Amino acid sequence: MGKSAALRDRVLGAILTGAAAVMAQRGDSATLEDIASAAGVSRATLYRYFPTRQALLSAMTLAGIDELSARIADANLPTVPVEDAIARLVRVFVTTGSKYVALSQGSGTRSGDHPEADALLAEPVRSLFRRGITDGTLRADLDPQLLTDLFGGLIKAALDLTSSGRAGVEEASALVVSVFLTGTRA
Amino acid sequence: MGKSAALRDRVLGAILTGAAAVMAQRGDSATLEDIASAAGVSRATLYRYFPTRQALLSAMTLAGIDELSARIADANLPTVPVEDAIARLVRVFVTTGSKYVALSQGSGTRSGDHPEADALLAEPVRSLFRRGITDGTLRADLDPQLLTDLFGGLIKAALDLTSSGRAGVEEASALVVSVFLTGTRA
Amino acid sequence: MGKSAALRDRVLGAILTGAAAVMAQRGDSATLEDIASAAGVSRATLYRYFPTRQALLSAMTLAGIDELSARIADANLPTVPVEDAIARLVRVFVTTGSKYVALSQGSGTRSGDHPEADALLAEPVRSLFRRGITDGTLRADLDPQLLTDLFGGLIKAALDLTSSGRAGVEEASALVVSVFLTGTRA
Amino acid sequence: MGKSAALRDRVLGAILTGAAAVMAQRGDSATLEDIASAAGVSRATLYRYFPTRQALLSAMTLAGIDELSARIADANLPTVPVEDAIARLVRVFVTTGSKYVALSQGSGTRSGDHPEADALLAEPVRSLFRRGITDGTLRADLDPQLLTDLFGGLIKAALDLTSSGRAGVEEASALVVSVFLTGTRA
DNA sequence: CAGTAAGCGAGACGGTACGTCGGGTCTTACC
DNA sequence: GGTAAGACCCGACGTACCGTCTCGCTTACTG
Repeated sequence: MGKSAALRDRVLGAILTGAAAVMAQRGDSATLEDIASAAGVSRATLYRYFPTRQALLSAMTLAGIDELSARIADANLPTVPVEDAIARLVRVFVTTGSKYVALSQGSGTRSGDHPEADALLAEPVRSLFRRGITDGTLRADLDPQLLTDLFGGLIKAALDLTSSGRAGVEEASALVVSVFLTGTRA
Repeated sequence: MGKSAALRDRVLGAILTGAAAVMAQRGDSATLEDIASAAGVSRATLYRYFPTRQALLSAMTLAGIDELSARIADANLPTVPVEDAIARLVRVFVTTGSKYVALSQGSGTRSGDHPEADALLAEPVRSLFRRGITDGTLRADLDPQLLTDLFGGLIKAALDLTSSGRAGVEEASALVVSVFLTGTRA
Repeated sequence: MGKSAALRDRVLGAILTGAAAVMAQRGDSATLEDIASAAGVSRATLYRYFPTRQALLSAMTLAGIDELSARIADANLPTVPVEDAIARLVRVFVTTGSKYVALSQGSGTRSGDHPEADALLAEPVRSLFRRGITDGTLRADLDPQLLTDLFGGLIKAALDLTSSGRAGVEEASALVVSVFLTGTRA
Repeated sequence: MGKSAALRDRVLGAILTGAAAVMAQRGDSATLEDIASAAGVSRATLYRYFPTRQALLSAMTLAGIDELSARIADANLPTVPVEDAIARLVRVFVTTGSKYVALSQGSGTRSGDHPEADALLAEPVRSLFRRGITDGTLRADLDPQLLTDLFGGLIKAALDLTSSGRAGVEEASALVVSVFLTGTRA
């Protein structure tokens, strides 16, 4: 069964990769046939892996969430000062997120679809902000949750900047870090 | 022909209003049949006003842009100090924008679709930021254009907050104003 | 609404006619797409008239039954001597039935599908046989119902003969009439 | 290899038997999966024996033809008077044929599919009829070939009668024999 | 005031994508 | 070796929506 599982994983990876590529280019109007052929499989096989177009989109989003979550874990945020941690965080999001721009702005992002997104992505950010407030690095008059939402807006803006070419990853990241930190520093 | 034109305008308004309502609730999955009946007209009439679903969406966006633009003009931004002007601007966007949340996040927002949006919405903001930099109110190390993009991200985040009920209009506005102003003040 | 109904009838007729033609040629393997294009309509329209392939086949059968029934009524069987009536009947079946060979042998003829077939097609035959037995034209030792079934077998055989070209309509009819009459005459 | 061949034959028999059973019950809509599991084998094995659904159906028909042919040979038709031979023939067909009703009426009976059917089944009948005509038992004005076709129609009708329960094997056979003989006797 | 033209509702139609299912081909593991 | 398990491709079926069209009707403008 090892071979079987390996094949399954390989095909699944191809599907997710191809789907991401096609969605990034054609947006929501991409046909399942397009996605299937981009992944090198047939439409029927697509349905064997995902019962629904929405399920496929959801899986793509989930994959993105997982990757982002992994990169965040790699960043060892709790071990560095809050300001540096925020800077790292911004870079992680802007760098990794560019592969998933379509998702962040896409129609798949219906509220409540991915409860794990909060635990995996928002919680580290919130937690970091809480630490910053506690240790006096950040302003105490702002709710960590709302701050996280605002932070998300800035990240999306930075992704727009980079994906549209109006700014490079480094420039966009620095901009966000500078404005956000200055705006929220105690 | 006066009556005729009046009828046309009335029907058109009903369509745009109904479409906005239905899109806000059901998102992109709303059927043209849904939109038509919400507007109190038949599907055929819809097509008499807009040749395409995309055209209708586009018109909705355009109406939103016009309304926002009008409110911005009402705010007389050039006549008040930069900080007050920014506060007014945020309130205008958050208040008026809630009717068009679907559009700001929706799939209709394909890049390059609405060139007038830049002139009508972004330019006043950019111009305000330029004035702030010139008169020493805002930091001089930030490009007005990029600042405008960042500002947009914060506005969208605030709209998310209000539309999801996590914060009221006033709270969200105040939050954005506080963080943005602190973050960009000279 | 007169126009509408007329159009509907015209399209429906085209569908049934085209379907009969295609089924006669390609048999059960005919695609709905084939049938649709043969009828000069789209596949979607087919589904607007018949919810299911089986429903279309059923309607074809019903149309055949109705036509046959009408021809039988035209033959005024009760007004002619039994022997002549049987001859007419055979000619009606063999002549008209050739348009519906596919149905008589086809997979659509699942038992119990068309209860009206008995009343419209078998009953006249049975009734004719009853009259023949009563007036002494036909043997009295045979059950009219079973005789009808046997008669049906002969008719199908004659249809096979004509459709395969092994015999003409006239020859096949005469053969059936001769054998059946001789075999059942008192 | 003796063992192997024995296994092959056993599996093949199971397939044909199971297929016959399932086809008799579900008709043409039976799935290959159904047939395979009814035969106690996997779908893949089915394909190892028959490259195509049609091939399987064809093999079933052929098996029926062979069995019928054997029973006809057992009947020693040439050794008995024509009338008795016809009676035996009818009984053979009606008795044995009940196992293959599905085939005789099924969609697998496409013209020209089984050339051996003519030699194995129709020829003995034709030959018998020729003898009858020659020795003055049967009418001389009927073509043996056409007579055979008609005979086939009567046999199918009898099979319908027995399979539907409207008549027993004996009753149906007697009916066919009586009508056919009376109808064709010199 | 009567005739007419423009706009609307109703709804059929073609087209296309989606999700389902069965047929036919292949590989891998088991015995 | 042959079999079971099962993935895969292909193509048909049935459903739903979009965009186009034609018809009848109402209504408001016109001679």
